[in-house]
Amino acid sequence: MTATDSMQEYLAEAFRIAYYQPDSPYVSTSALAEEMHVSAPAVTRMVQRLKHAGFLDHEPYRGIRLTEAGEREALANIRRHRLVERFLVDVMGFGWHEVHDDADDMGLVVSDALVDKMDEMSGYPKRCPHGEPIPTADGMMPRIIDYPLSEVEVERDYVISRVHTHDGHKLRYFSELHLEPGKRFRLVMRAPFKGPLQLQVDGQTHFLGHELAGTLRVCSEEEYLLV
Amino acid sequence: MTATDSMQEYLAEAFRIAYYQPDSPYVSTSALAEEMHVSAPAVTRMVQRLKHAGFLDHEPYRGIRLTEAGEREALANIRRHRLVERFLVDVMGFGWHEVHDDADDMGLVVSDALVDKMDEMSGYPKRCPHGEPIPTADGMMPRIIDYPLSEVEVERDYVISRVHTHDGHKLRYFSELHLEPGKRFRLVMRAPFKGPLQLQVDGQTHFLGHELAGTLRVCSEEEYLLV
DNA sequence: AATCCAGTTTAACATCGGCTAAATGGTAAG
DNA sequence: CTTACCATTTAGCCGATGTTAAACTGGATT
Repeated sequence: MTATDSMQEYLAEAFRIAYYQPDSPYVSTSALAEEMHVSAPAVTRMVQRLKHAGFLDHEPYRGIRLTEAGEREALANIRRHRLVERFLVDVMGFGWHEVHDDADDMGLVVSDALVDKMDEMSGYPKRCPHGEPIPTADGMMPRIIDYPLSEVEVERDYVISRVHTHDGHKLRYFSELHLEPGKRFRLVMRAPFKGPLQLQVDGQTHFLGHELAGTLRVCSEEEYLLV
Repeated sequence: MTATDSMQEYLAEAFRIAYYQPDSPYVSTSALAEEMHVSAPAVTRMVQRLKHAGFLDHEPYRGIRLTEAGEREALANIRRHRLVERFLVDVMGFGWHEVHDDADDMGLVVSDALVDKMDEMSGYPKRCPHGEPIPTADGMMPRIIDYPLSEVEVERDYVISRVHTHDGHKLRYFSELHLEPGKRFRLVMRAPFKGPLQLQVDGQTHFLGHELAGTLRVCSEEEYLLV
């Protein structure tokens, strides 16, 4: 059974959600509905189709879990998406904060030959411009090590690992502050009770709200180079 | 009213057909069905939708003609398609005979910003890799001057203007013979009764069947540079 | 233990884009 | 002028994907 475009998007999104909640492999249909900007019933029915096609298991009222075939589809789509993003940024010169939508659409249509070429022209990157790991051609997803900026120790140096939002305004803001994946900075202090964080980036001091900081994931320089 | 992807493809195809039959602006629904690889009723109903949306006029049992809005949609799509082709060939290094399908899909999804960038990186080309003119950003379609190779005078030099087929095998063959848009060659002779044509290309002699030759359109060097 | 609520699923419907089969229109040939 | 044929349109169907409204479940609260 071949997955339609829509099916691929559901599968990819389900994988992403599961990837970000490493405690449980089950993904709720409502989480999927939220991410896909779609009604709950639309998800339920698509889940039934995907189950029927063998891409996932579904325990009613509990949640879903991708099968091996489902993961394969998901990873193929995610790989295309992230390599397209990389290409748009590295080769075509777009800002890393403005390429998500184009990459979303193109990830569904580009052929294998095209993706391979983009991979090559981008220098076989390991991460997408947002810092997310790029699945390998044979369907392996690197596990990366990082922590929410809102939870790590103060008075230490870190590297931005991932920027976990698709909000163009937030991305642009991070971009202006040079808070991009791979960037080294110092977490100077964090005010208590979900207060603001103080950062030192390129000799500049910046303050971030607790929530915004939560969308940044950071790690040590060594951990960053592991991907 | 915004045109769906399918609507855009119908409009673009209708424009292309009309462009290649300069005598009449009317396009038959069956011609459209043939080009789109779709049943006749599918065309009729889509034509009704497009008429209702104001993209074309339809005289039942006669044919269709694009309105100004319809031409705008068509030209926007054709521009995207051809610039993507140009980009895939010039920037990414694909063969001009192997990019049609990817370009077809991508032409429906790439944003204006992306197309503009491709335009720039390709050096603002005037023609697509098959020699077809690229509509300008403000929706003007250059008229080009050329003639079917099967109809021009023998013992004269010409330049390949357009290669009018999407058949990958034929394109590859032309590619091997270096019969690509812009290529200079000499038409040595043409056998009567739809017989073969003899060409001199890069010092090599080639023979083409009448029908195959009809898919090549040629012109003088000066005419080629007019686009 | 009974109840209630949030989350999930089912039901019913809409639109799009494809199909085949049947009806219809226009034209060419007898 | 009628007939026959081909092109076109109409009618009715299907599957994919979305919607809202209503029914149902399971776990938390009283």
